[in-house]
Amino acid sequence: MARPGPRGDLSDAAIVDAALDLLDDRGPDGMSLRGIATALGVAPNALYTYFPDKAALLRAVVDRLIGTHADLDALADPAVPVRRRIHRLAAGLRDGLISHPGAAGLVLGAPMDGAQALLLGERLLDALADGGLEDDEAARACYLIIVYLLGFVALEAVELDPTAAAPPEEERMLARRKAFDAVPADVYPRTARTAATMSAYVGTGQFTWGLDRILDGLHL
Amino acid sequence: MARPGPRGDLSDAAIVDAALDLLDDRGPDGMSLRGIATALGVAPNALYTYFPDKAALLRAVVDRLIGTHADLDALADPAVPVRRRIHRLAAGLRDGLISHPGAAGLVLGAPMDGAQALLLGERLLDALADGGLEDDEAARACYLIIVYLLGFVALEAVELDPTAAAPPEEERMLARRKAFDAVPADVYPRTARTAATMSAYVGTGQFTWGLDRILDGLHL
DNA sequence: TGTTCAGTCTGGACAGTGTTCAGATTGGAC
DNA sequence: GTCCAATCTGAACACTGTCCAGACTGAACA
Repeated sequence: MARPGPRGDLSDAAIVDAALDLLDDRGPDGMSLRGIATALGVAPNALYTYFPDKAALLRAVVDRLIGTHADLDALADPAVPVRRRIHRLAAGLRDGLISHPGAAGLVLGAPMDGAQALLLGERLLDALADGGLEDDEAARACYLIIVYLLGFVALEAVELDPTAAAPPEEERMLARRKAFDAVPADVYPRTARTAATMSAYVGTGQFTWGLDRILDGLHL
Repeated sequence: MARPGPRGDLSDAAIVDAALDLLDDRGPDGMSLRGIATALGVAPNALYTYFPDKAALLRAVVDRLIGTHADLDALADPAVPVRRRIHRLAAGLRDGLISHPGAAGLVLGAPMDGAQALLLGERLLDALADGGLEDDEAARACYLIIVYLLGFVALEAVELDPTAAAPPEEERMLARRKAFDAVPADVYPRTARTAATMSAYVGTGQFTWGLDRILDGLHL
């Protein structure tokens, strides 16, 4: 359609923008290079000027998500106890990632080595130092928290429709409840008995509880 | 090539076998329906007799992996303290999943609702009850442990070549170390300072340490 | 024994994917 | 004013998951 040659309005950021839009309303499978390209009014292979392959683009998307939804300021606020700061960061990141259901699965598919991810790590280390942890312990604790956070979100997002906004928690728990009521109580008695609790796995309550246990273990 | 009609030697299990083989030496991208089919000497669409779509096949693969590598007997051994039982289960599962580097990413892409996954949950609940936790707390703790375990493995596997066996830990840490030495110390001072610790993120030490913190938080 | 029928598998196709290559076009540097 | 690196296009390649119509089979039933 258009003629070749530089257009000017294309960039890494613009491509990531388009990818995120597409991800939200067509899901991860809909986020194809061709889809992104047409959304930008450009030929598919034009994207290869900015990213060497699709995996690199995905890493950029992930890093964008982390940068957008990690509230580093709240994490650094010295007026707030460290434990609560971490809770805020985690809650914000979880909400943000879950709001892009299709993206949550991607986050654990790319290494945490983007600029935003490194920045998050650095600030989290700051906060953990504020909490009295030595360098080494802080580093290990940092990773522990990240693993829990991303793991929780990923496992939560598996049950979500990637093409639609996440339904409210109650609804999601109800759906899980129905699924658990189908497991045979004679084979899995404990699972059946605690079905109510397990239905709440996908929820703020369980997320907060787990994080609290971890912070307990870290003496924070 | 062959004529249509039942052949007899095809089954859910045989398909999962072939898929796992292909996964191990060609990676997740190489695990295509066509690849699996030709490995089985069968037309690609024959698989649709056993699985409604590829996602279902993947779920079966994941459940197989969990069933294969979760040492439920060790988890139930009453002669061993609960804390150590959980450590054994976790270590075994991690080793097993990491030994299929391409598979680790899949595990967090499917819900933990397969037969083997449910069984693992049930036995883990048993162990947690042995450890003195009430039903509700045990259920929440169970999920916390699973999230940590799968999250850790997934994040660890991201840095592995899916088509090759995982190299020894030292080698992996060395590779990470080199990557961390490249981050600018003026922008990320804490990250640079603790690069040695962070290089060890992908390792048994960090895994065990994190699990210990969690079990501490659970008073186990 | 013959027929029916559900279950199995094939050939062939469809729309779509990531990626590559040669070539057209452009803007800025010398 | 000319060169050159960067940008973008058109067309193609090999491949993917999936679907349909139809060929074949074995066991159940008459």
